[in-house]
Amino acid sequence: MPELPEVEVVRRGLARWVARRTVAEAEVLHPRAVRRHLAGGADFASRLKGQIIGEPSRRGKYLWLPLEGAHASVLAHLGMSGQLLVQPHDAPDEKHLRIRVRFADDLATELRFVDQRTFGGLSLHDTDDNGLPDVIAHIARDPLDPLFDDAAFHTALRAKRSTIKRALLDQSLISGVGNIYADEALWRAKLHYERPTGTFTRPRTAELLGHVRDVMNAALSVGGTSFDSLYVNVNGESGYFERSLDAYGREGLPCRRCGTPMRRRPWMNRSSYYCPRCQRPPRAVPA
DNA sequence: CCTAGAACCTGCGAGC
DNA sequence: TGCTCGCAGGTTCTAG
Repeated sequence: MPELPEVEVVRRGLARWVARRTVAEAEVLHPRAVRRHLAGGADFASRLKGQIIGEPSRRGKYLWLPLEGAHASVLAHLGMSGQLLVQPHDAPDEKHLRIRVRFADDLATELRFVDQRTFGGLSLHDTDDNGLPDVIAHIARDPLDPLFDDAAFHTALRAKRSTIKRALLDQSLISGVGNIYADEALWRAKLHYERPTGTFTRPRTAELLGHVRDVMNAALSVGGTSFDSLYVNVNGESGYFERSLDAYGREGLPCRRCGTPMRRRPWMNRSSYYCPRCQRPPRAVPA
């Protein structure tokens, strides 16, 4: 469940079902799922054994489980298709089960990392004084973080020689935004995805950030966006924000604001959805 | 240094 | 029915 609201839904589930439990055993079933753990799957499993899980944290699309008293954390990224599920011991293994974590208690549930496309994974890393895993130091704060610096974002945005959607997806500028919420926020702000970042005024940036936050909070309040069973919370349940999407996936459907048929354009090996009337392309950029 | 584009994977649905 | 193609919510590497 790739973008910020979906990852936050997972974080909350882990806080409820996994925090404060002691790891009995970890089992790595696919090496690609721990490829960011450079010491390998056996090292990952042995270092996790016996550790007590702390309160889960998140920045953007990354989430991590601190190991109590260890200055280290289990870092998780779901990639395109990763799931963290809390399942009963006796539930049959999922087809794409990659990592299993058993606990030393009698709750009869285990944590499973399931990932069809294996772009995601788990890894163990040292944490800095703020509890942040060292390998994500380059990831910017996300727009729901109280310490996100709007003014600094505006300055960095203006300094870019790029276009607005690329900038929104740049996790070192602002984290947590992916293809869905970028299109949704741009639609709300009536901005074309190829508007040059250099054209943004301070009020324009503020307005866009407001829409990014609004759409993420709205998605969060209904459990995130799920088109299918790939995007679920730790209990395997889907969110309901799909029905509230105004842009993403609406090619040919009337714009909810002006009725003009929405368009889809190939963009960066994926798609951008927009209203050709509400979101006018910048000059010299073909519609 | 920066930016744009391709690569990394598996599975699904559409079209032939 | 079965094949091929295009597409999928992300990150990272390479080429320019």
